[in-house]
Amino acid sequence: MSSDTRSRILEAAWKLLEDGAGSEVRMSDIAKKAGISRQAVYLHFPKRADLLIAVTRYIDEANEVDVRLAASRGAATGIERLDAYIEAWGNYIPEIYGVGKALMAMQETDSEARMAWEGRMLAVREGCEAAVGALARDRALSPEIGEEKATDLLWTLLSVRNWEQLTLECGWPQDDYIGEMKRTARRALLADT
Amino acid sequence: MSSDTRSRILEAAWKLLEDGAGSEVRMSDIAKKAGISRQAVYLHFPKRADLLIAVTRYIDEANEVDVRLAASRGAATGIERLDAYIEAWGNYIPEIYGVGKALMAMQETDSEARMAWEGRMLAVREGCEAAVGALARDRALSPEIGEEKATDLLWTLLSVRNWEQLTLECGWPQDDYIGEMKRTARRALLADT
DNA sequence: TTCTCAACTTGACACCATGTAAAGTTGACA
DNA sequence: TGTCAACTTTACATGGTGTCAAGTTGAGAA
Repeated sequence: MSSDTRSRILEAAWKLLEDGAGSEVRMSDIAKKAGISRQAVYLHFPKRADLLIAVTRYIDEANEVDVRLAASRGAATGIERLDAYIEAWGNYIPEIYGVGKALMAMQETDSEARMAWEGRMLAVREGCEAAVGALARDRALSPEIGEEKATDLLWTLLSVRNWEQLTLECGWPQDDYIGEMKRTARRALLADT
Repeated sequence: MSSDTRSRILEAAWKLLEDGAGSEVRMSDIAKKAGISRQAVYLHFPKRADLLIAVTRYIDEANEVDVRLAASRGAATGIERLDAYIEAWGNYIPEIYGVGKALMAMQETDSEARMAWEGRMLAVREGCEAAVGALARDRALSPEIGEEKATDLLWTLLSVRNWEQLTLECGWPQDDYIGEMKRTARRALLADT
């Protein structure tokens, strides 16, 4: 159970999920890439879902997610906070997209995978909630929409699927995506000035 | 090959997909529900994807999709057209959601399924394009956003996944969904008045 | 030096859904 | 009476996940 092998598996899975986002990544592919037998992978990760979940955590650590998101918490105004959050999360999506897609694909069959992914998405929702809360404190939130609905809407707008559609399917450059999400979120959530 | 049996299969698949949207619907489930053997299903639909695609068409016919969407084409102003389209498509999503989900789940593995679903979604995009075009003709479109980007954005906003998240996950009633989509689309696309 | 144990390998197999194949049944119609 | 199309039954290939059990190997302890 060398932790060296463990991280080789995680690295291998990460890379395969990253560039082969379209094709299915099998346990045997990961084993081959890591240079070990398929069974050895199961010694470290009993189920495929366990491995995928571990990969998300591994990526989180490599990217210092908490540091990234801390920036938005330090914003002065609600609008700045909204922008900072969209930038932080929106630029993080490409990092976890590969694993995310694999994990989303397992959601119907594997309840562990579903709960893990839902948990992560719930954390994103909390970020949205905080940004909306900051807007509300500034009295910048549109009176037409409650905080709860505003949170749901922002959360949906910033979903991984939407990122996928706009960048990968529609071909928007990442910068356009970020800019347009900021603009749309402001338009959708802020009161007329 | 009685067309009676064929429609029994389609009906069975439809119902199972409709209420058992969460659980997997297998060929054997459909056969059992239709009261025939699993093999008989394959006599009518060689692949699972074929059956699912046929179900979408079957639902389309039962709901007279073309009639529904015709309403939006008759709208006087661009804004009315936008509203009408959101209402027509947004209220149709719940009808095809079950099959859609099953078809989406097959996208990675089955290229036929992917093309079929992509084709349908492209038709939705065309509807968005037409609505955006009508706004542009009225000079109502925000100058900050081009027609192409506006179309992409509206299309993404009205995705089945977004409907799923807002209604099923967030618990919004269907009417709230429609209302909020109209409001958000206006805010995101229209010039300030 | 030898023993032992953990980490890994090898090979086999159960499971489950899709899809293929082939032989048998049945009822309507010529 | 005979034929044919629609359907049934049974069996089996495929492909990936996950389990099981018996070997191998190398490093550290006795």
